[in-house]
This record gives sequence, C-alpha cells and structure tokens, in this order.
Amino acid sequence: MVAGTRAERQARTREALVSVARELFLRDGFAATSLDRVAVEAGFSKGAVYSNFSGKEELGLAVLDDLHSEQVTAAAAAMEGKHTLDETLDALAWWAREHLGQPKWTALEVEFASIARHNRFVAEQIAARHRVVREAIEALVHKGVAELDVDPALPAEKIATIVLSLSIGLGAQRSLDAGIDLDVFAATLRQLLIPRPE
Amino acid sequence: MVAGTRAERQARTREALVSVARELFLRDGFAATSLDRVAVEAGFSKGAVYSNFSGKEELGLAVLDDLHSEQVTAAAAAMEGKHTLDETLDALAWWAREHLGQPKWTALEVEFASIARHNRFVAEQIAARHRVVREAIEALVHKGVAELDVDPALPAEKIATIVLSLSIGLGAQRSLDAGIDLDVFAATLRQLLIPRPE
DNA sequence: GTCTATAAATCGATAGAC
DNA sequence: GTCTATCGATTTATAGAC
Repeated sequence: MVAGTRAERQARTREALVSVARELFLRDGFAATSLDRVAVEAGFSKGAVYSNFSGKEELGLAVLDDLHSEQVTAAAAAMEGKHTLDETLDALAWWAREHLGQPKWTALEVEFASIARHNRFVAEQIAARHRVVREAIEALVHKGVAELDVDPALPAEKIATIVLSLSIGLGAQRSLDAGIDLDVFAATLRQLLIPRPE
Repeated sequence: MVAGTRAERQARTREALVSVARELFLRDGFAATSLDRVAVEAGFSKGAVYSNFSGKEELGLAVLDDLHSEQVTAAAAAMEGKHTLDETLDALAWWAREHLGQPKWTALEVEFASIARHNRFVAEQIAARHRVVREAIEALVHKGVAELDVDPALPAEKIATIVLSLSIGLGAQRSLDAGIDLDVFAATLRQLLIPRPE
C-alpha cells in the first residue's frame, strides 16, 4: 500500500497525469496526443483522466500552468544577483537560448490557443494566464530598472508585452528552423532599457 | 460553357479552393476545417481537392503563400511615400492595428506550424517561407533606412527577425485577448531605428 | 479532372462494474 | 476514484464511375 490519504493519492494521480501530459503535449503537440496515450503512459486508464479533469481542455490548462510558472521562475532566477545591465542582458540571452532554443512550449502555447479559439471559456482562461505572465515580466522589469539604474524607453507594461511577444514569436519560428537568431531577444531588451538620445 | 482551356479551368478550380480554404482556415483554424467543407463551399467535391493538391498539408502551404505575399505587399504599401521616420512609424502602427488586430493569420501560421512539426518536409517548407518573409522585411528596412536617413541600432537582418517575431507573438495574444497593446509594435521599431546614445 | 461512395482509423466522451 | 467496454461522430484518403 502506497502511503497517504485518499486525497493525497488522488493528488499524486493528478500530478502524474499532468506530468505525462506535459511531456507528450510538448513532444507531439496537443491535438496529436490522445487522452488514452496520456493515461496509459502514466500508468492509469482513460477513466482516471476524466475523474480528475473535466476533459482534454482542462488538462491542457493544467499543463500550461505548470509551464508558465517554470518559465517565469527560470527568468527571475537568471536575473538574480546581477549588478550591471550587461550582466543581466547576458543572463537573459542565456535564458532565451535555453528556453526558446528548445521551444516546444511556445508551439504548444499557440497550438492550444488556436484550438481553443472557438471556446470562449478556454480562450478567456488562456488570456488570463497570459496576463499573469505579462504582470510577472513587468515586475521583473521594475526590479531590474531599480537595481540596474537604467532609464527604460517604454513603460514596463509595454516592455512586458514586447518580451512575451518576442518569446512566442521566436519560439514559434525556432520550432521549425534551428537557424533562428535568438540573440535578438537580449538585443531588443538592450535597446528598450537604454534611454534613447535627445 | 465557361471560357478557357482545360488548364485555365483547372487553374480557376485551384484558385477557388485556395480562396475558400483561406477563408475557412482563418475563421475556424486548420485542424477544425475539413477538406469536405472546403470543397463543398467552393462548389466542388472532395475529389477536386485531391486532384489539385497532394493532401491537406499542401493546400495549407498554398494558403500560407497567399497570405504571406499579401502581408508583405500591404506593409510595403504602407511605407510608400513616407518621408520622415514619424510618418513611417505611424504608417507601420496602422499596419499593425489593421493586420495584427485581425490576427487570425498568425494563429493559422503557428497552428499549421505546430501541426506540421513532425513532418520534416512541411516543416522545411514553412521555414523556407519564413525566410522569404524575413528577407522581404529586411529589404523594407534597408529601403527605410536609406530614405529616412536613420541609423539603426541593429543590422537589418536582426530587425527583420524581431519584426516577424513581434508580429507572430502579438497576433497570437491578440487572437485571444482584444486588449493587447498593438502599439508596442511601432514603439519597438522606433527604438531600433533610432541610434542609441554614445 | 471531378464526383460518388466507402474504407479505415482515430479519438473524445460516457455508462456501468468494482 | 479508477477501470473496462463501447458509443458516436469525424475525417483523411482512396477506388472506381463518368
């Protein structure tokens, strides 16, 4: 008997399903991954999926939550302990190469979004998650601006939108073309964080 | 009897199929649109699709070609006859609102890309088309730099990558959230085209 | 080249047993 | 809560008639 209450066991089932779904969704795509595959590969049957999620879409949202928190955490960690703009930009360039260079997550992001386009509820759920991510980026920008004493050319909110857009766009291209120049990510940030001449 | 040789009539069939496919792919998405629907709505049957295309993917590529040439043409036209940086940026801001504000095309772009990720041939086809678009943007940047006498902060090639990435990323978000700030497109370009201080 | 008919396969979702 | 069995609905792609 594995330890834990019923609630704990169910939580483990849910986590296992999300973990496997994440792996398969990233590797093969959302549409191309069947719930049966997810369930079996996690050591359960399809019924277990429907006992823990209302359907495929809710499982997809759970996977997105998993990914989002990881991306933001990684970017924040990359900026930690940097004391100059150059150091910070180098760290962010590394983040871009590391996370956008293996960009299955942006492909999943947009695939899921496009599939959910006709479901108002899911579309709103995803849009809300994007807002959360942009706010997290905005906080990072504020933090960087304060610590590095730079004078950004645009409000942090706009920079956050630009950063997320670049991440999605670069990742989408990179998923098809390994030759994409990911260094434009940090290069753009440099232009936005250094005040323009007057 | 409608005029034309056999070749001309078939060309019209092909055009009609691409035109309807474009409309439906944009409206409902690539995966959610069946070939049967495309054929019937164009006044043909599914057999006509397979007589003119090897399958759904090739039809998708034909639609992308249609869209790409239109987007680049529109952006070039928007820049035409502008003599100052501000005028040009205003025109590009308008382009962004017009084309990214109705962003089904980026959603289609990335949906198709993510679906085709596991087909090497199609993936390479799409990547090649992206390269063509980036080169077209690069040419526009060169033209703008020469005519407006600005000193870009980055090579035109990098700016082209940034512009396409922003377009894809902004469009993807906008397809889910009408509140996305599209003006960051022109704002970013302004920061890239004005030389940084030093 | 186009149409009709059909094959062949897939998958999300549900019902009922345990 | 999980499993087994199955339904029901789709869709791509093909075969053969015209």
